Amino acid sequence: MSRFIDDLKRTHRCGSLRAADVGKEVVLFGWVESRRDHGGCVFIDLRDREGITQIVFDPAYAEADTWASRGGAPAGLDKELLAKAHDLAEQIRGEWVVGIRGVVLSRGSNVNPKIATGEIEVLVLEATVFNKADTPAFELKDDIDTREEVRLQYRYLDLRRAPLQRILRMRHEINRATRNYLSDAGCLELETPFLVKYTPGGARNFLVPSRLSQGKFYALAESPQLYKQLFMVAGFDRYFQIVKCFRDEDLRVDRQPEFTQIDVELSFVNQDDVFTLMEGLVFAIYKAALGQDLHDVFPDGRFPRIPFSESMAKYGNDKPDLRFGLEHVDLTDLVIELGGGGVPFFAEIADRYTSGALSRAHKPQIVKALVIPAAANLSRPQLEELEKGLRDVKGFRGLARAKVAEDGSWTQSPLAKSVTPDARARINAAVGAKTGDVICFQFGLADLVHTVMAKLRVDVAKRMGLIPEYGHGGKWKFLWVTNPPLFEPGDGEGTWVAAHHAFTRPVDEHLPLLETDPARVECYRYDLVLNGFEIGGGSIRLHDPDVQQRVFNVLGIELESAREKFGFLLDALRSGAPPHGGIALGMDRVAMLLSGAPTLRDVIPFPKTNQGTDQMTGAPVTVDASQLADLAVRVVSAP
RNA sequence: GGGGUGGUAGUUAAGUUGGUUAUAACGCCGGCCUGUCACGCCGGAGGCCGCGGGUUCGAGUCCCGUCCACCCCGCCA
Repeated sequence: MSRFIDDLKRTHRCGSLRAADVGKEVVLFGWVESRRDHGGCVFIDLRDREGITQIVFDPAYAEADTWASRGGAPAGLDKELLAKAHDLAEQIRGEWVVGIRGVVLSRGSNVNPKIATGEIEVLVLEATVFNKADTPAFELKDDIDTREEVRLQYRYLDLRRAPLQRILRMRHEINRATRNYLSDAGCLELETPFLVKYTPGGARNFLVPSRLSQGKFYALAESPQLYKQLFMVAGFDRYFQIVKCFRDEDLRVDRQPEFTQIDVELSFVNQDDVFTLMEGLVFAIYKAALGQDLHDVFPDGRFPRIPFSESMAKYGNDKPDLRFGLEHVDLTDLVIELGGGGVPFFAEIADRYTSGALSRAHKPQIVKALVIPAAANLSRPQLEELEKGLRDVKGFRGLARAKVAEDGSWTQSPLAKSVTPDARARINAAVGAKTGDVICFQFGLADLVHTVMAKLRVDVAKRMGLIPEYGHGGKWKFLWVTNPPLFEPGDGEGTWVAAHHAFTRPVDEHLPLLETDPARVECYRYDLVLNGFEIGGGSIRLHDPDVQQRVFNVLGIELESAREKFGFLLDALRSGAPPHGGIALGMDRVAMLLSGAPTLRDVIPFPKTNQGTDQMTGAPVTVDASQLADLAVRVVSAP
């Protein structure tokens, strides 16, 4: 072994040799991808992170005659070493780590077009086994069908596979492009603590018991939010960090308990300034990670922007997938005007508004429709299948449908009998329904209607083949969703809580509404959305103490606790805080979407399962009583 | 916290109305093979059917519980 490591040294990686290298003596190190033994000569595909090279062990090449057609035997030929190498080749098995010295030979017309090095092979003159390997728990092929449970248990094997190697390499490129771009943009990469003070509200924190202050706890930072604002107060002007964040919430296909953000904060900026900087960053990332110029998709270098309210109205959520249409139509006003149009369910809602029980300004209950075009050609069982998919939305009670006949009448519908012809015609016109279309209705509490219809929209698109089950499908639909409400109703009547956090700056024109109609106060907050995923979000912060006070007045009882929780920030903001704002990109999600990976787990080297466990190490684990005693912590329920 | 899907050889799957010895492919082991590249041919080993109860003459199959993984809702500023 030492001869290979100390003397020979690796000359090439397994993906680099080409026809031009024929005749060179090379040294390759790698893992045995596969072995094909023909008794006499043995072929091995040798793999490293750069690719695969076929190496050949052939005893015939011990004889000078065999070299005649290759221009004579090479200087490095030693019959004994070659024979030894062939003996080794008989023993070598998959995933063994080997080193070889050999000569690059042309494969003539016998090329393998599937690999980049397919024009050549390396005839082995000398070989060594660095290490044997247990038979892997699963076959390390590119298109794997092994259960994820098993792959996660042997993550170091799974990571040997080319698809995952490609993704982690792409992450590296994203990181590098980010550092270059943001550094060039004048941002300083500054670090913030992970062990921070626990603050209630927002995401649940992981807690870390303190040994030195027994009975007290740190929290793991859910984001560097407060600290990056303090950097602005301190005059660093522009900051970024590629930083781990920790949130103890339930997991999803696009959520992990620890994840990475590209975190940015800027002084003396407005919303547009943040957008411009980030658009440039995303363009740079695409160039670096995919080699793609996003100007092909967004020629002016900008992403479209829509207000939060419009996003909710048209798509039912704040992260719409714009790769397809299927927009929602809000029928609430029409239904009110029609007095329900003969449909009892609609009439109930209309009455509540006409009687003044519900406020037309705020619309707590709504009626929405979505048209499945006739072209979708969905059968009745397929439509029922779609409805079934909505059942996991809590509170979902059913989806009213109506198939539009040639004369505009409705069939296959519980509403067909009761709806008045006039109302039917008005609704058909409002939703733009044509013959054969299926109109889906949802009505009731606004949140539920939005959730159901948002899911329906995506389900229909997948069913129609407008978007793939996962992956980008070659489309990159970015947009900014801007200016959501600053407050949302609290538990008590007439109380308000901050929709995001209490330090977001209200939209200037809405400042007078703070005292009169808080529900309608929008704020300078924004999300960056790609193909239906929120990949980033941020806000312009509230740095003006007077407005800050008025916001706290609306929040009422939250004021005291805000002082207790964020007193240091409030003090800081009064100490000479520049106007500032920022954003954080979910870098794992960006990597997932760019790579087309089906889950976040595929773009994180060592991810957790849905239960937050590590299948490989078994974490989290119980600990000794003595360790708990050091921390003054006691486990109450049996583990 | 709620809903859904799944767990059978190392891996992926099949397994009928409950019925003799639980199948297959790939992988693995042995033998043969000098141009394979999904090498080929011959032979072989390999099973707590997730775990624990129950029903039954008899359970991979039916019932109850439980664990694990995945997907969704709540939650995630």
